[in-house]
Amino acid sequence: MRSPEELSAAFRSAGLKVTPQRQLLFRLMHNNSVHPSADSLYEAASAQMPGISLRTVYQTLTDLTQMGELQTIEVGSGAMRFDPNVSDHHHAVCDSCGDVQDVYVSQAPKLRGLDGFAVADAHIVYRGLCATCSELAVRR
Amino acid sequence: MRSPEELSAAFRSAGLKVTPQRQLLFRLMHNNSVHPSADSLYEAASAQMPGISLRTVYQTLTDLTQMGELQTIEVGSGAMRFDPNVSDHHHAVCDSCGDVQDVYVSQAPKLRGLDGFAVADAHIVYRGLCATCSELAVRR
DNA sequence: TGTTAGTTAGCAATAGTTGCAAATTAGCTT
DNA sequence: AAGCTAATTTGCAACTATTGCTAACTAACA
Repeated sequence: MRSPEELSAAFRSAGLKVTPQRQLLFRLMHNNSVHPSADSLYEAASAQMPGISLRTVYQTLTDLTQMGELQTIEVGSGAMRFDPNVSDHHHAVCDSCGDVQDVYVSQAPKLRGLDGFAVADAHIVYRGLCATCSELAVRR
Repeated sequence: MRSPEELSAAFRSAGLKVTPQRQLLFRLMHNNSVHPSADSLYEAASAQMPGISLRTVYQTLTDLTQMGELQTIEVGSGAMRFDPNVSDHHHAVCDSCGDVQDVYVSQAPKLRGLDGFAVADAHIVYRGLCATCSELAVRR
């Protein structure tokens, strides 16, 4: 996802308004690597702008996603997660703390079993224990 | 997932009852390759047993999953999908018709970017067009 | 046939998300 | 500097998927 400044310019030149709510969300998502849900982003936003609505957070996340500035991922936590890293990558989800981190895969795996299926995209979700949680497990 | 007969025996020897509802669901899920949602399975079940409740369908699917007879997958359709194929495999989802098919991957892809993350499991979701839908796209 | 622990059905409740309409406002115009 | 207007925000209702609760029911055993 681009910087708040670049996004503001992009919004304006698309005839969209740059509201304080949007600016805040641009800032909160920029370089955000925690893969927040709409709700957790809403909490972070509320801390800085009491009264901002959850509806606006959803709306802005949807807009940014449609503009290709965000990627959405489902990690089985119930809620959709948003990722400002739109490069080609995958995710590792900790089964203990729920933490999600970006993962890069050296080569796309070969396939068997799909005759004629035209693959447009592949997304891998790794599950296991993150470094911190597996440390804790060992010390027990 | 094992055959309805084997499951009936397994349920009984675990002190669980083999009800007509469960038997029907065993039959409907056995060798089922469409990856149904709870709701679509409920519709199929209702056709053969009017009055069966959605709650029972959910309950039985949860039970079978906990017993390791079913695998659950999320393909972004909103609802959880259930898969009686519990072997190590992945899924291909058609972006046009929503069809889900099983896919086998020759070797697990190499990773970069996770220091100390202990991978327990990896699941790949391929997206694109299934054979039927890409045929239709070509003819247009 | 009776007993009882396990099961079902129905409905309420929950979480996540979206639809809608009224009130508000960014950004242009004058 | 004030007005205009289309875009935006908000609040709430509605909706989908799923789970919690419990009274009524029943499979399986004695």
